[in-house]
Amino acid sequence: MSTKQTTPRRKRKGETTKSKLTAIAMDLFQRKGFVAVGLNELCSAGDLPKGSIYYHFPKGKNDIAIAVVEQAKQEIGDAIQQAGAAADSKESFVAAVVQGFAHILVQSDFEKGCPVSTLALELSAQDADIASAISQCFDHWQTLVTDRLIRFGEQPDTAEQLAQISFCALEGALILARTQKSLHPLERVQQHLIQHL
Amino acid sequence: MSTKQTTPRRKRKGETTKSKLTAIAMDLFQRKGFVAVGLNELCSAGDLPKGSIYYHFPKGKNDIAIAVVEQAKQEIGDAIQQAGAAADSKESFVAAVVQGFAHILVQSDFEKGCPVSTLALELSAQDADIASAISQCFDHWQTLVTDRLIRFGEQPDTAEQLAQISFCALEGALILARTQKSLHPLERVQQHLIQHL
DNA sequence: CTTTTTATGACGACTGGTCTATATAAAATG
DNA sequence: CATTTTATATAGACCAGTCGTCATAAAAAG
Repeated sequence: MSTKQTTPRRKRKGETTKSKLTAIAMDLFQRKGFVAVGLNELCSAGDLPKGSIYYHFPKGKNDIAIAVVEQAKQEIGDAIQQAGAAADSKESFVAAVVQGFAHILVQSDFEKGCPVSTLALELSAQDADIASAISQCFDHWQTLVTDRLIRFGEQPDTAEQLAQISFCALEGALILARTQKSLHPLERVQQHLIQHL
Repeated sequence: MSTKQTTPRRKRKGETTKSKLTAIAMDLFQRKGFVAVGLNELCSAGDLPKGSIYYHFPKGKNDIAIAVVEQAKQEIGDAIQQAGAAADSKESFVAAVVQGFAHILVQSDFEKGCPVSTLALELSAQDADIASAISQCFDHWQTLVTDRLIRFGEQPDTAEQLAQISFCALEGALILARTQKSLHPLERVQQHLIQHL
């Protein structure tokens, strides 16, 4: 009894505030890092009361990081798949993915890069749950790229290798691009990858 | 008279405590990030009193970051040159550099990676002085690699491109390696670089 | 109206970086 | 050797800000 058949929609508002919170957290973590962003700042940035954080994330700040990682896994995963579906060759596929990140850089005046790498460096060694979430996120992205490369005719094992190299080069380029506020590293990586695909 | 000819050695002890502080800071920043390491932790890790920090670094915590970056620029720069001098080919040169970082990873149980990348992500957008120091550091390393590649017979412009790609791939591989606690990404990058040198 | 779910903001215990005032050691001077 | 002047080092107070908790308010349900 007391089946909740009529209340599958009760979480509507809760979900939106929760996802609003993770969206804001993702933005701020990207710009300033995880530790540097306080809960106060997070709340005031979204006009949310401070107490509500601990309603949506009972386990505290680290839970927010995990939510951000999973959100980023989803969003960027979707972007990769979209780029793959729209591309007509390995080369244009890789170019589209790289350009996606270039867009993030320019749009944020080089304050934002990969939404996960900062969390990775700050928290990988501190919190095993977060480390696991990040690892799965990176794996997911690489798998998506690998699969798409295979569909473009690449050998499975070389496709996996290429995906790994592309990931590493892109992450590194994002760091470099942010410090020198220039798209040059991204362009160079894109060129190299296309050349050696 | 009263010439200070006899006092060029007065700074001896001061220099050692200062460099001790930067060494400890580099270690802790690598593992936990810049913001996560408090000055208290920094002092107690080196058995130094808290107050002494502001004698050696009057401008505060950010000054420590700059000192760390410059120290890393020097140390890793030296390591690159040493690897270049000992190598007998482009391939063995690159392999030696990559293996140097692999050593850092293993030695620290995958808690430490590049001493500068964390600072780059946390502080590039916050402090222009630090951003400049980091940019110069990265440039320095890449220039050293470029020059060595040229000395191994590479064309100047392709040498520069290769150095940039190598840097990006290595930085990315270090992030990935830390999250999955595995040398695999480094090995893959090393293999790829040697293959496409 | 009563009960349960959802949401909130004031509060506390604590740590953060910074600074000023003081102590110690070294050099210079007489 | 004694004294003054400088360089080096230390201790602790300070306030702003941290995260997390909890007693309560609003909304929904019964």
